[in-house]
Amino acid sequence: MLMMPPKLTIAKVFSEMKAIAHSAGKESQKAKKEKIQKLLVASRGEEAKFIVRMLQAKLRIGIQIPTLLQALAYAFTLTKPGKSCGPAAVTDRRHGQAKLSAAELEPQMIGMEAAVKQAFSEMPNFDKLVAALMEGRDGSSLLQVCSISVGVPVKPMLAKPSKGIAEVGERLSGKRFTGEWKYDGERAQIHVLSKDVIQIYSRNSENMTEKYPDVIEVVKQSLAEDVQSCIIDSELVAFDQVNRKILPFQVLTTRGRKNITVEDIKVNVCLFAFDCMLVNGQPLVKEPLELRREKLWSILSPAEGKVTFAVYRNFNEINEEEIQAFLDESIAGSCEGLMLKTLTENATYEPSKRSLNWLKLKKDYLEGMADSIDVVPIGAYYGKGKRSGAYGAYLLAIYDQENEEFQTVCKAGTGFSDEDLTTHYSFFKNHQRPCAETNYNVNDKLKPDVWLEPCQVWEIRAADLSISPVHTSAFGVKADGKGIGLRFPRFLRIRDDKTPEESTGSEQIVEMFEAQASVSGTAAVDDDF
DNA sequence: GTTGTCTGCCC
DNA sequence: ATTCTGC
DNA sequence: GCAGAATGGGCAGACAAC
Repeated sequence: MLMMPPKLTIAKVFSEMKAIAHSAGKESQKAKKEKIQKLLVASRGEEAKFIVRMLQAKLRIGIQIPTLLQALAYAFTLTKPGKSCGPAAVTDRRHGQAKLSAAELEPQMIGMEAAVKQAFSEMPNFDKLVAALMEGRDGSSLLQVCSISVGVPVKPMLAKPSKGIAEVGERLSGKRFTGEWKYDGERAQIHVLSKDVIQIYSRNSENMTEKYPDVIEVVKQSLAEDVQSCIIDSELVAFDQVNRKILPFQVLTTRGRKNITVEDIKVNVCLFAFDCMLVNGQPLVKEPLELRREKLWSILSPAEGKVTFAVYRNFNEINEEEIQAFLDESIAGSCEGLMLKTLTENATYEPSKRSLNWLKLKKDYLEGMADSIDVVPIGAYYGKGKRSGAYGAYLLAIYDQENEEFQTVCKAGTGFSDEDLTTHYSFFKNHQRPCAETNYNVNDKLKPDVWLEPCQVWEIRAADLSISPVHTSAFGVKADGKGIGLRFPRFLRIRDDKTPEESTGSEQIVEMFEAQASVSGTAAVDDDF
């Protein structure tokens, strides 16, 4: 007789998941499959669904880290951990002797939430946060144990996209502010624990130290004598040391990531520093940018082509022409646009996306400055999650007159309102094809769930164009066996005034590719890819 | 040994 | 990364 | 305005398959 496996417990699922995560090497895929199979067989009711979602890291239950932090804050406000009696011993402040009124608890909960979120931003580590809370730390004392410290990556301060210079004006009017070039590289948070121990963390707090031994070396040499410790915020950008030129992001991504030695580095980088969160043990996050920048300049000296500071210009008041001119300069200088930050007022370093006090101004946000492209949807992919039952993304192509074929440039899955998604789905339901048209030039890897008749033109926007291993537009023109694809594509609108044959041509795609500052002027683009 | 596919991480 | 939407 | 959840191009590296 078949026996039902024992009921799953949280501890069991947790340990199995850890085992799956840590399994590596030959036959590891098989081992993982077997473990997952066992979990699914033992699951009952809805358990299987959530096990699968957990494995996909897409729980979709309306709760992510911010909500979890809020819950922690509320829990430790409403109940207090008991003294040395194990985790179950708590004092509930809603009932009994320790009872507080709702009016008394409310502000405490709000204050605690702010403290917990601040603590997690500065020390994003649940082990440490929960340990501090279990010690009975409250809003005021939590930051004493969970505050910015060298060796623990801080959640980097992020920027809010701005729609145009007018919006920038609204946000910054009446305040002194600065504009900085926004470099197209990899965010790097540099932790100097001592002159001999330097670590680099990514935007998502991954340790990249192993990837950048060259940067470690040059930072060591560029630090001022009296610096024992510091945390620097910066961007690492691929850099041509011979021609003193910034190289495209795509070049940076070809750098190796593991077991890197300085001798065999093929892609050199230049560090563009722009902020400093701690110097010699002293946190600076509560200080205004103007002072932090001053500190930064005092602890780091530039090294030609290796270390420098982000180009900036300070403004005492809004001047749209000057901002526009500075933006144009940044584009000409191979940058993505500008970062705009207050200098004195409201100018502290606010880790994480909790507060988006910085603004980013990129050319592709601006009407008229962006690469706007007319494309034809030729395929569609079934949507997932909240897009189940409709298409979640589309395969987009341009028309190549010479070869009389549709060549793909990108997929698009963003920019659609819910209404757009519905409209497109019902429209294309009646324009499906059983297989690709003979004049569709599509890589196998992009094969859509549904082929579409070429019957509509969409205007889309992109930030950049890149050499693509899968997209077929302008195939072979800029690199052998490769086409051109779009970076950050998004749907803008339907172009009812155009026929599919009038979509953007492949020559225009080539022109747009070549017009990019980080590409133009390169002696032989082909060699770079 | 080479090629193909998937994952995880950049943007 | 970008974008949209419910709260 | 925040939080959440859709979705993009493309690379190195790890495994699997041949």
